[in-house]
Amino acid sequence: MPKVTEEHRLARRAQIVAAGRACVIEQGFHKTTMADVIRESGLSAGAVYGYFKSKEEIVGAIAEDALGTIHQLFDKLLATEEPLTPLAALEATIEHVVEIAQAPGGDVTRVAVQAWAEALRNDSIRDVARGKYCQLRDHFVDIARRAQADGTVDPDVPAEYVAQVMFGMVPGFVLQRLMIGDVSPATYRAGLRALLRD
Amino acid sequence: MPKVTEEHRLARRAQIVAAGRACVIEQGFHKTTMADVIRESGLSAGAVYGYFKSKEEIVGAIAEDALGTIHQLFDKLLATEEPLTPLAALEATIEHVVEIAQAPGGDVTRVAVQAWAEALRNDSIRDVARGKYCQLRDHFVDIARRAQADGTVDPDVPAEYVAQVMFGMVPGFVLQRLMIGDVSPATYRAGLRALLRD
Amino acid sequence: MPKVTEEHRLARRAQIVAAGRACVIEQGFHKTTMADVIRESGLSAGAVYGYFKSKEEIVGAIAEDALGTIHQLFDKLLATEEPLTPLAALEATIEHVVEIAQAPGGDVTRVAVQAWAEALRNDSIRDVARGKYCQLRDHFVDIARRAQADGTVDPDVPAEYVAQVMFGMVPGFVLQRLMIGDVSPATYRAGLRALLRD
Amino acid sequence: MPKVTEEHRLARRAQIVAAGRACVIEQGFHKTTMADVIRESGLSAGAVYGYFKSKEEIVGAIAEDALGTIHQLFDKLLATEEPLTPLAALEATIEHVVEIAQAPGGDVTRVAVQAWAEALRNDSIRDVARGKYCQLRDHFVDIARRAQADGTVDPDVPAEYVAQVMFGMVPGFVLQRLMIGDVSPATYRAGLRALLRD
DNA sequence: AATGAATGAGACTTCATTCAT
DNA sequence: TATGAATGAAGTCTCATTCAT
Repeated sequence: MPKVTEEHRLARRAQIVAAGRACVIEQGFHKTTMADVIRESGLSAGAVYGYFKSKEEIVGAIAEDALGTIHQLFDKLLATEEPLTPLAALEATIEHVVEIAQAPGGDVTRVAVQAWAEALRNDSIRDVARGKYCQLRDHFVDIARRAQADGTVDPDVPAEYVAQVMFGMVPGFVLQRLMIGDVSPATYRAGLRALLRD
Repeated sequence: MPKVTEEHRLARRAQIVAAGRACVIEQGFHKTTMADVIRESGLSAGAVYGYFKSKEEIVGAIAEDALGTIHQLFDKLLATEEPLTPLAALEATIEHVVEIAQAPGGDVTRVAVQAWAEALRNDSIRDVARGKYCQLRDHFVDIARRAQADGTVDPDVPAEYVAQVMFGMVPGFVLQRLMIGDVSPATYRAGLRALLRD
Repeated sequence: MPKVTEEHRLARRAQIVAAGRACVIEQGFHKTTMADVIRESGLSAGAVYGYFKSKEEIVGAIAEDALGTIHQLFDKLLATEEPLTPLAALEATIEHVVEIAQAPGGDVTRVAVQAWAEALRNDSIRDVARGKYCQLRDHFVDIARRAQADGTVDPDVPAEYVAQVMFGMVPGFVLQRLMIGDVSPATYRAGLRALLRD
Repeated sequence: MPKVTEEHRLARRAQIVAAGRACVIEQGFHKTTMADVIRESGLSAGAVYGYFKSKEEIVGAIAEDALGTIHQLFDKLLATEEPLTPLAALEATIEHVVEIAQAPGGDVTRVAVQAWAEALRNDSIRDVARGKYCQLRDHFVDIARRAQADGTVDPDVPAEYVAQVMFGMVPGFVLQRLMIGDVSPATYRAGLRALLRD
């Protein structure tokens, strides 16, 4: 019964990643010990090492899992009937960030910030982050193009550059939310509407 | 070597911080060992511990030093004759980020990203980051107010919210520059000009 | 090696304490390093720290173990058919001291002397010593009371004071035995018989 | 002027020993660092090392100084017109112990207890302690002899053995006073009078 | 003679990983 | 397959002592 076993295997891995995520949210990647993950997961050391080869692999899985929550956003961006303006897309993105931050299982945006730091010295995490974030930027490129077609945005500027700036607004929201705590989708929406063309 | 001046003391601390910064840029805060810092600083273990009482204190000093490079930006923001528009202020900020990133001593923006992660589990670093970043945001508040007075920005939106969004664009630039590498002041300027009112 | 019994756990702790005792007998508490204890115990550093969470805890266990050898004396004091006189009790005590001092595992009286010094700056060791020694003194109180009933000892003197003096003879024997080396149960018995009433 | 210089030298040494004693009373020999002694003495590191070759030498001087306070007792033991009985000699000794313990400069009996422990692994301290203590015992031998001459004490017992027991009562008083705290010259006198012949 | 910053060996402890059961 | 005790390299920090000034 390979299917059941494979499912079981994935369930166990998810269990370990969830345990690790809880630890990382509290203590970051480096202060989280394997003993922490093992305790939190309810498994034994040997069992955990049966599913992951090393701490680095678990760290990678936690980071990938956290960065992967972006995917859920793509559907929303595409689900609207009328094409999204850059402003609307950013509002949706900010709202999505807060939603996943408040989802059960802990605030994954904290894991994302840890992953940013880790990406600077861990190629595999950097590649994952790069991949996920470029996908999001690509969606913003599409939106920028449509805005250029509509005349809202200067068509002479490469849409990629517009997408860079759009994407570039999200980490700043995450950071202010976690470190300062005085931003919300509402304040950001107001600020965006004041600053951005439409 | 008795009777060492306060100046000498500060120079030694700076020497240690610079050594630590070099290590953190390569390996992050946690993979940087005291042995690394000691070796890089050219001092002995005892000497280093004569200037800082723990690794945590050194980490704090490195983070504070890196986050403190923002201060140099304030002069630039205030040095212009005619009031800065939000767009011009952001362009100046992005340019400043790249300048300090390329300054000798290593790319401090890498340290800043480490500090973001650390701020989530280290109150003293979070307080420093919060303080520095709120100062920058306050400058942006002034700029937003002037733009509202000029009629460029909707005067009914709290200037603080506008400043949040302005400030919020900077981390995203830093992150894309370090993790993806395809952004520059030029691309960002183009994107900003396409997106922002003026 | 999972599923280790509580018995095994206690045996390991005893093994570590025995190793530590051997070191302390040679070098005292402070000159004994964890590396010494680890080497002597035949375990690894990690294993030792699995059973004790710090050197201080091991020191405490060694001290408590050494001071606990008094307990064996109580049975002897109570095992005699006819009530013990103060003189006989002291003779038995002195003899017991020499017996345990010569027991395999090393001279615990050396550990006791270390514990006296440590008790002056370590509350937990002081409490242990106080507890054990007060128990012995309480036995001496009983013996003093019987002697008062017999008419050997002035019944108007609080038995506690008599017990203080009785107990107070033991450390001096231990000290002379270790530091000067010219005392023995025989010389002490002769001295006691010459000085004490009976 | 060698005399003044020598006096100065001795004064400085005494100053360092007094500083060290204060530290040892609080923390014991091993937890007392040279930095502690240096700070407490008000001198510089170099100066302290100008008067003592090593920490071990300072420790030795502190121990010798503390054990030397016994000497003051000898005069008292010899100053009485009528020969002292063993009982009276012990009472005087106990009283002396409390007096020196309460003298300004800190409780030297605490230093003595530290010295006992140190004597077990430091030959030079053991020799000092042995010397001082044997001197006291010798005085007790004289007293025992006189008591034997008076008929108070069995003349067939070697006076040395009687002195061992007499001397042996003192450490126990010191220890109970420091560790338990419920003994005093008064309680001990009562206990001694109840137990000892006269 | 005095100063006190500097030295660096060595102390205590942690923790990712393994492997006998 | 699962367990968790054991491993030991490596990390942080201390402190007796020296020596340039």
